[in-house]
Amino acid sequence: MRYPPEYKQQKRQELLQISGQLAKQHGFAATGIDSFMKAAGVTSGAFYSHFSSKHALFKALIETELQHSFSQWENNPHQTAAEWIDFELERYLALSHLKHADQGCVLPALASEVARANDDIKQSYQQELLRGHTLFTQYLGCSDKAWAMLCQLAGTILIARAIPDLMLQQQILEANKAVMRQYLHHFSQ
Amino acid sequence: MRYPPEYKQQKRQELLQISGQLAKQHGFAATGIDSFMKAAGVTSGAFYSHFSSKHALFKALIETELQHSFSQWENNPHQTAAEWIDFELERYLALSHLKHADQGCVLPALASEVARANDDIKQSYQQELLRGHTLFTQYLGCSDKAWAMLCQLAGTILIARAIPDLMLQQQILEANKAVMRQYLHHFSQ
DNA sequence: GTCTATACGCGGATAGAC
DNA sequence: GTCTATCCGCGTATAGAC
Repeated sequence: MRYPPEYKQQKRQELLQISGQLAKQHGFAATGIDSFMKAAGVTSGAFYSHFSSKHALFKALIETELQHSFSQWENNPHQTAAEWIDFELERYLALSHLKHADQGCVLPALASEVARANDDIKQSYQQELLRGHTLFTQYLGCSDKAWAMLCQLAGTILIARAIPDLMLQQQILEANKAVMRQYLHHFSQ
Repeated sequence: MRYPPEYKQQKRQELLQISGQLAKQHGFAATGIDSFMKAAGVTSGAFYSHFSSKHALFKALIETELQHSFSQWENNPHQTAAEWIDFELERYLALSHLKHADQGCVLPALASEVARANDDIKQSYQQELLRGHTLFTQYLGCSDKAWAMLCQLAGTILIARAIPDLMLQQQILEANKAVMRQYLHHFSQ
């Protein structure tokens, strides 16, 4: 069987997408290459024609996942700061985000693993995160508020996702929405 | 060799403390029982006379680690809300907290693993976390603010710990301190 | 590019001696 | 209660056929 020249790049993107879902759901280190490739419909032997090691997969995965999160922020249809913020709070701090980690933001799911990775991967993480921070700063008009909102959003999902009671999960989400709305609207210029 | 009756309980506490440090530093799932016991000066065979399984260790570890975090909050010497908050912001959002995960709060390090654990462990997590929330509510005078502060504190360490650049780490910490101070002081009653 | 087969080490858990 | 020895499965990575 022959393979067209662009096939490899497409397959790589597909492997990254599926691996990202599994890693966010079950953890990257806890998931074997065999599981990643099985979910993509190939065997573990085929993995190494796309990535040099599991480490290389993690680096590429963090980059694409962060870019994907920021692209969703860029697709926020609202222009005014207040509307942009409210839309983002409702979208990010949703029960569905707690339940479907595989479809959610990479930060609450895998940032703790990035913190334990080597400098190579941390550099990629920092580079992409700074792009997200720039985007937030444009709408919030303030670098500090952008960092604070980023951290609080990720922290809320991190804390609430491990809560077993659905009502309490919702309470934590709503509490953070209320506080962030009050702060960001009150101190907006 | 004989063992006094209280020896087992003391040894269990020692195992929990050392295992907690290793788990926070390298991840719980990523660390083997052999490594946990080696750090405590015993062999892996001795593990099962203290815990029925690795799962049981995780449950006990989450409980004691959360209790330890809250005991530090209880030891905050200040009484007025403003001073209590400032003290906690400086203590929690410190560079040393980023660098020494093994000595730090369990939430930024292991909450993502709790989210992937079974309901048994999540129940323990929720129970202890609610005690911490009650404590915060006493000083902030508001349940919503307590949840928001908890989530933002943990999220800041989570995000900043994976940043390789020291200056940027400090910037993120200071940004969150400034925003939280402004909000909590302004809206305090 | 993908497959099967395999080398090699690590991890969780158990058995039996002291 | 702790030790050594061991079973068995999983994980990373490689080799060679198609």
